[in-house]
Amino acid sequence: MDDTRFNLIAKALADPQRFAILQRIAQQDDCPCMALVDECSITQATISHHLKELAGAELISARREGKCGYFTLKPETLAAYQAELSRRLLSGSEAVAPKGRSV
Amino acid sequence: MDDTRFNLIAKALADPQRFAILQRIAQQDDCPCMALVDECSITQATISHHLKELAGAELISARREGKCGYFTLKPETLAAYQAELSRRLLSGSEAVAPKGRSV
DNA sequence: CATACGTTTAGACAAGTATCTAAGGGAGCT
DNA sequence: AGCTCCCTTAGATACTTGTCTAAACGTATG
Repeated sequence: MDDTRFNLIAKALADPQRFAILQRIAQQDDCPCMALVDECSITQATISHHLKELAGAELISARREGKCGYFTLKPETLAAYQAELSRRLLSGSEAVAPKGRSV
Repeated sequence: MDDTRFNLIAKALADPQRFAILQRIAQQDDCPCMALVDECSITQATISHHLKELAGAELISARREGKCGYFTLKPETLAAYQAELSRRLLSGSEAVAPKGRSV
């Protein structure tokens, strides 16, 4: 995973409101946008902005059906990020386990 | 892990320069401050600032010997962060594995 | 003691971004 | 077609924060 993508994901995870949205989506596949608007204390516009960043980091996928939008966590992106974190920090001076070469 | 601490760690990991410093420290226990100054293209003051944030997030521990400072990664904090990430996002609607109760 | 060296702190500045309001689009309903 | 509903985009604003310079601090050493 290249630095740019790695940092994009890290930043996406680093805002509390945005993470709360992500956490809510993680609880329910195909989570409707309306649910997020109802449960978060920020405006629809801001939520839309955060959703765009989460989608940009590929932490979620978006689906549109009629007027409504639905969002689903992409667990493989999260797993890739965690693997990369370990690869970069926990491989230390000891030889790195080369099984995760670039998820 | 409470939200504040979780977010503190996430933010500490989200800046490229700061992460580069952390990654350098991860490669060498007791990494001297001077090494960071030499290898990074930012001023000593900024490095000191980043080190303070990393230490604040308990991602590193600091040691002082004479004039020089030495820093070491705290892998347990990283592991706790990763466990919390999984707990919050990957436990989904399925019953959460309750073995990691609050690392 | 004075000086030099490594580091930290203070203060300032600029860039990024989270947020809001207001306006724009698209999809369904009447 | 017109209206309403859900969502996105545009533009503005305020706050956060990464960065620098300059000054201060602590520790050795001449």
